Amino acid sequence: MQTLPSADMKERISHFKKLCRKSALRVTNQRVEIFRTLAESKEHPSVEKVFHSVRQKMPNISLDTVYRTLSSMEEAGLIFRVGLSNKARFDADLTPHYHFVCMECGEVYDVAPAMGKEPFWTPEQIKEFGEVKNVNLQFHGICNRCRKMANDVKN
Amino acid sequence: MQTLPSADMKERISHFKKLCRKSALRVTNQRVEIFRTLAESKEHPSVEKVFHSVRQKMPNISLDTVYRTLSSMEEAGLIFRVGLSNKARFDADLTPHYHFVCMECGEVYDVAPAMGKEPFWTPEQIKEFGEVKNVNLQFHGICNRCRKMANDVKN
DNA sequence: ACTCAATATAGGAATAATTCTTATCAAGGA
DNA sequence: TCCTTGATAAGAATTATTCCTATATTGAGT
Repeated sequence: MQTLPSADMKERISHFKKLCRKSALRVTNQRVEIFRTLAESKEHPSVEKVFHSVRQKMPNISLDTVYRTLSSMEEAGLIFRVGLSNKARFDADLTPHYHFVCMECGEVYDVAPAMGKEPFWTPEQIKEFGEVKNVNLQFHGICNRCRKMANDVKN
Repeated sequence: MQTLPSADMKERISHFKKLCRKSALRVTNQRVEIFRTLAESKEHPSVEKVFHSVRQKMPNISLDTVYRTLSSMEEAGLIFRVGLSNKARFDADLTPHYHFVCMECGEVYDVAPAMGKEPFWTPEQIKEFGEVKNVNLQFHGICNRCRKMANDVKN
């Protein structure tokens, strides 16, 4: 799994710990490592990928813990769940942005919001349904790589 | 499963058949019934719900066929897949609208687009990633019913 | 720092969701 | 009508996710 420079990683981790306490989530090594893995990755890893990454450092962590942790972190708004149904992927980048999701291979690409435009706007009507915790805007389609492969097969 | 008035259902079915042919999908009874079930429902049914509904009319249809059909119809852009990862729900309404999805119970509510104001802006950059087939804008949160239940438990 | 109640975890079993396999069947073009 | 090819049923297999329970940890209170 590729990693980003760890320049501000300490900062992010300590911020993460603060948010955990705020959400009454205990700060466990497992949670910190799972978050670190996610925060260091730029490829929106799946549960399985996170599990294998974290195992490098914590060989005894269980898959269940990864599932539980990712879910509780999502509920607390510390990370986002993206990707297709049945191919959950996670993102620790909370700054407003979108995702392009390939319907073929499930790959998730970050899409920056257009300059100067609000990335999205929440209609008033929403409040009638409940309390919005996050907004998930995904563009679904076929990524260039898959389209190319489909063409290669045809020709 | 609740149903909508079947006033224009014939129209929708025949349109559906046309689109199938356009997408090189054979017009089978199974596909028509699955689409009809979806089009008649206003509650974004799950795979399982669609399966049980269609079984009323076609007792021998297999679950696999429902899965396959919903997926191929989605790929062809005839229906949308909405809801949370691992709780796929489907929608045959292709007119522009959004969804409020409850993170607790998985319920999906239709959100009408606000007059005059697009809730999101499609970035130019998107084309670099691939061909966009549909846009999925979901507001995730806790619905009133679940929030109420959580409160009742607390008090 | 020490104690303790409440949470969280590991490990594995259980369940649920989804896809695959294969023999048959049916759609639609020739 | 015939025939090719895609679609289906049935159930097995696979994959994803959650549950169970005994043990271990966190963090609040002291």
